[in-house]
Amino acid sequence: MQNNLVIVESPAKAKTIQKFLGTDFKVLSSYGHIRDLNKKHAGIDVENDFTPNYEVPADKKNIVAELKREAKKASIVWLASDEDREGEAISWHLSEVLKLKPEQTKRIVFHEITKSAILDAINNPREIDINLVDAQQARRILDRLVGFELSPVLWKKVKPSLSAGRVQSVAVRLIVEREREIRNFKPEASYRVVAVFKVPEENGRTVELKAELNKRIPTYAQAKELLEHCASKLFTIKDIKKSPLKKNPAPPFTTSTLQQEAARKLGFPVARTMMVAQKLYESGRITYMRTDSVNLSGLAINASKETILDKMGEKYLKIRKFTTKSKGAQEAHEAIRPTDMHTTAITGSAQEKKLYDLIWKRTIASQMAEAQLEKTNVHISIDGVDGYHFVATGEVIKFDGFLKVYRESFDNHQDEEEVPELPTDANMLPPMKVGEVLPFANISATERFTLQPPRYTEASLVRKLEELGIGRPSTYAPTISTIQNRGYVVRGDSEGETRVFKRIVLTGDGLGEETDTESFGSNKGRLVSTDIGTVVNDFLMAYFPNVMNYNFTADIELTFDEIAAGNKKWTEVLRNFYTKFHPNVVSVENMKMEHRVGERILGNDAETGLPISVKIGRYGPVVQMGDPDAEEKPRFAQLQKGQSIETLTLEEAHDLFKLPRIAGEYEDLTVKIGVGRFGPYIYHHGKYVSIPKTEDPLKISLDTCIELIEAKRKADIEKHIKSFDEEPELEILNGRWGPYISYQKSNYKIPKSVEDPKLLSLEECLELIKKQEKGTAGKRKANARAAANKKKAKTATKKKATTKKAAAKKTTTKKTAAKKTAAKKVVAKKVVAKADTTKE
DNA sequence: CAGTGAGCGAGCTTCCGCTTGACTT
Repeated sequence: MQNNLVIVESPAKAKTIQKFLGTDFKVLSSYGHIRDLNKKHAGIDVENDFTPNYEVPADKKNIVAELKREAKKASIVWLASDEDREGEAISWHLSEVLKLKPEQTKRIVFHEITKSAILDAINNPREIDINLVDAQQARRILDRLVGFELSPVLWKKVKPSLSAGRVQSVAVRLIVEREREIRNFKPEASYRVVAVFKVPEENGRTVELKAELNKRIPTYAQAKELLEHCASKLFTIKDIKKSPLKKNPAPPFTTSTLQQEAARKLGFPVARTMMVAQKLYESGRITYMRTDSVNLSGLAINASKETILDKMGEKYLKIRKFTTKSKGAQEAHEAIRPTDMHTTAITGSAQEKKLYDLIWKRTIASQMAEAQLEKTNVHISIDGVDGYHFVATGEVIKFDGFLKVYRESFDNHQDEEEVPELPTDANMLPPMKVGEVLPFANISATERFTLQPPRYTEASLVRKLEELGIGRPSTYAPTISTIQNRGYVVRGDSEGETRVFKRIVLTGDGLGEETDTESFGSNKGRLVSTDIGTVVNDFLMAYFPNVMNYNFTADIELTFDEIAAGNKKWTEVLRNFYTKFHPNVVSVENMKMEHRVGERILGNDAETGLPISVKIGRYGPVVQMGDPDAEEKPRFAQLQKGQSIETLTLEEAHDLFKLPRIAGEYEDLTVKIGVGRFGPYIYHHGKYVSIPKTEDPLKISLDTCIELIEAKRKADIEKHIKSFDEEPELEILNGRWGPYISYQKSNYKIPKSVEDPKLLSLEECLELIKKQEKGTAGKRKANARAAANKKKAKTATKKKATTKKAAAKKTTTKKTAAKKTAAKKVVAKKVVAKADTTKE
């Protein structure tokens, strides 16, 4: 019996393939890349032809060890990673690390996970394509060089811990530039004229017909004049034009289009879409969710065909092949589709069901007939008035086709009124004849403002990045997290402003006028650049325009393609880039700057005459009053929410120094108002109370402060459910997620089975704590690794910081083997808290 | 959760793309 080892990238895939291949083959997964550049600058020997120094990261050691063991036992190792640049490199790294001999190694690829495709692949093995591997090495090393040389420049010139990179910096640029466009946008008003006509029907009733004037009217006076004219005019149907209209279904989902549609239709953030999709993939419901291909396998097309014939009939069927048009697509996988089209609904969580349904519909629709519509345009003239006429439009579905199951959504322009995407009954026009004269019910002219450019949502940013060929399906969601974690971009939470608009209405009784209000400029849930993002972007744009160029990635991809084709040497490509890039970095690093990057001098303070400036401080945007060289030290104040370095005025800056201030006394103790890391607060009797957004900390009265203090006290009492005299450190509290136990600074869940937490005894509480401690014990090892991330420890309370830092440090030195990984902020914080309690 | 920030200074931060876990007080 032959001993075969097959290595794929994903464990879920390994499981499926194992079933096809039987016991002669053992199928294992590499879990993606198994090697990466060393974290230190030694990761690349620039002097020596960019020789990369690869190492197996700590969290891959176990997997590599297992693969080594199995490879030793196997007579043939089949490297079956994906058929793209990264996949080829994974195979190469595997063959290097596992020390595979050429005669025992075979490289295979398949595009769909079916028995026949896999057997076919096994029958057609090839060798590793070293040119493709070199293209990947060039990509990897270039990204490292850019990221690890630019970031330190930012630490030095702007603020520590910032980052720059080929993908993220361009993503930030898109958002910064959009925000500037919005800031410079001046809305222009014009009047939109809509008439409601009365169309008589045969039964004697009348039906209303809405029609819009062919042009907008620029001014109020002109709009009024036109309406006055209309009062005495006749309206005649001049023309009725019917034209057929076809609509085609959208192609099957890729990562990017799935993220967009799930955001629009289900309201999912891109990270959630990916999590739910991963679940569906692992349970075998859908194909791989990180793909840029719109291709469907023959199997999927066949199953779709059967389903359509079975459920809807032959006239709904139309087999289609879609081709990718996105830049830089590598198409190592299929489109995202259900593994079995016959399964129309699944069991699982509500989110899983919804996402599956969306994928199923999109896939089936892609193999369905086009929809046939009829569009009607009615031209209604105003007798005796030239240049103006009314237009009524209607759309009727003649044959629904794919619309029977799926309608693609489109981003509505922000602030725009909802436009129905497709015909509804309201779009049906009543029967009419050319030459018919129509009376009107009313004609109105409504003031409308031009709309500012829309801010990006997570999903629309992904679409833009994909369009520019920047980033990959596996990185869209992480990139969006990164730029938010660095503080370059935030999700907006402002409702926007309101404005008044006018409306003139003509009815049978004559001309009337009214005003109304509308809100505009909301940025809720949309991506907004911060001061830090703006300053970093402007800095990079000024000194590293090449890397910031929207075409940088696309251009460099072309040279990677050249490497893959064997026409260029990867070291040459890197040298070409680096000999220009590196000196640029060095010169910017050594550049003497008169002011801090992004600093704005506002002028001199009216009261003190001291100079005032705004800039990025160590903790974010800050105003400074005074000269650091002067005898008297400068004063600092943090900018408030909604203020920005770019727009802050001298007066606003001056006001910021009015805090902290004493508002008065309450219960014989001073009431102080200040502004901290988390916004404005009231300090009284050793306690802090947040000041809500609706109050201005500069103007808030003592009475309001007292109200807030009392409200906080009441909330604190309600928060407290129970405590025990014997154990003052243990409390039952009411939190955001319901009641929980707080004990020695750690929190513990109360299971849902407990009906009334008030009735819990001390023993029961300790029991619950013990149970949960046990559960976390196993995770400590992983946590210790994250503890190496000391920087986050610093953000802990100042008072506790010193002891905590020491504790965290101890953990790291003890477990030196577990080197720091890119631990997430949340994880790191938690670990620090635990380091105190978990002494081993 | 909280009021910091130009005396010293060591050592830290950081990239993009492959993959999955562990995690919600």
